[in-house]
Amino acid sequence: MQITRQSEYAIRTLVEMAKHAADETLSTQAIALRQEIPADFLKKTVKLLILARLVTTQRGINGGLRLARPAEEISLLDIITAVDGPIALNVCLAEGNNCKNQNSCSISAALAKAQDAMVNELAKISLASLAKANE
Amino acid sequence: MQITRQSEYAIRTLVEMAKHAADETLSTQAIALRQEIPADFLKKTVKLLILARLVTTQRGINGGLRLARPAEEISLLDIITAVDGPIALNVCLAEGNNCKNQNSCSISAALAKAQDAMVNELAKISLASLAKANE
DNA sequence: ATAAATGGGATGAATTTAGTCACCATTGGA
DNA sequence: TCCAATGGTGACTAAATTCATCCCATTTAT
Repeated sequence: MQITRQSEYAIRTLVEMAKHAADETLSTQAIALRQEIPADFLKKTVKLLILARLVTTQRGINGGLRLARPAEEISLLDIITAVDGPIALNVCLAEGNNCKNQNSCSISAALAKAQDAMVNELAKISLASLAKANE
Repeated sequence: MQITRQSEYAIRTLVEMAKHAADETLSTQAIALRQEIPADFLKKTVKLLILARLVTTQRGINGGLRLARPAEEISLLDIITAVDGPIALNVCLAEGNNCKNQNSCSISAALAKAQDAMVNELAKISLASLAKANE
């Protein structure tokens, strides 16, 4: 019932980026150093962020990462989902499940309600607000 | 980011019990059969429910399980916590963490907010309501 | 060319999860 | 009194997940 450490790394990475100018590129090395994240591991995390269209990258000297959209338009939910996949409090709430009783299952409905409450909160929190409070 | 299967087994077990009279004992075998839970695994789960004071047990012939309190007074949060331990959306929100920056950490605060939203919902859902909707 | 950067695959240790098995302890009833 | 049905407990295991580390290929500004 936890986000993965990789997910937390992604959050910290994006917060670090949001604290810099939007047109500035930051290398994974620099981020890894400042946030104390294993550099090689971060490279793999970045790949997930690219797939989720949260960052863009530039190879070569002076390359690095940039936010793909304004920090105001990236939510905590976006980041966690990008790394850990869709949030599902139980197997039966995950995509592609085939529990035939789902429609009439009071347990599934109850868990869905709690999950929605959490997801709604996560969607409300913007990367911009995290970066600002972290200055 | 999921409850464990063991936690779901516990929920189903207690719902099954809540559908019977409070003074009736149900054997783990009977519950395992009806809910399609591996019997030996369920025995281990029951131990956790006893420790959390959610059920009481009676050994010997005609023995089995009973709810330790009225189904109205047992919440989904009680059950999940009994089996999976306290809910913590991130390491830094778990008991005994020692992140020195926690007080000023905007990420930890944001995750705590989302977690609280979920926990509050889970606390609202009673075993009685789950059993009723499942009749 | 060279150095700095991302891209990507192979590998592995540690932990967690889910389950099985064997055997012990207790108890009520025949 | 003894048996069968019940819960109690610990050892063990297979599989999946998590969290890395290492190596080398590719791109690019100077």
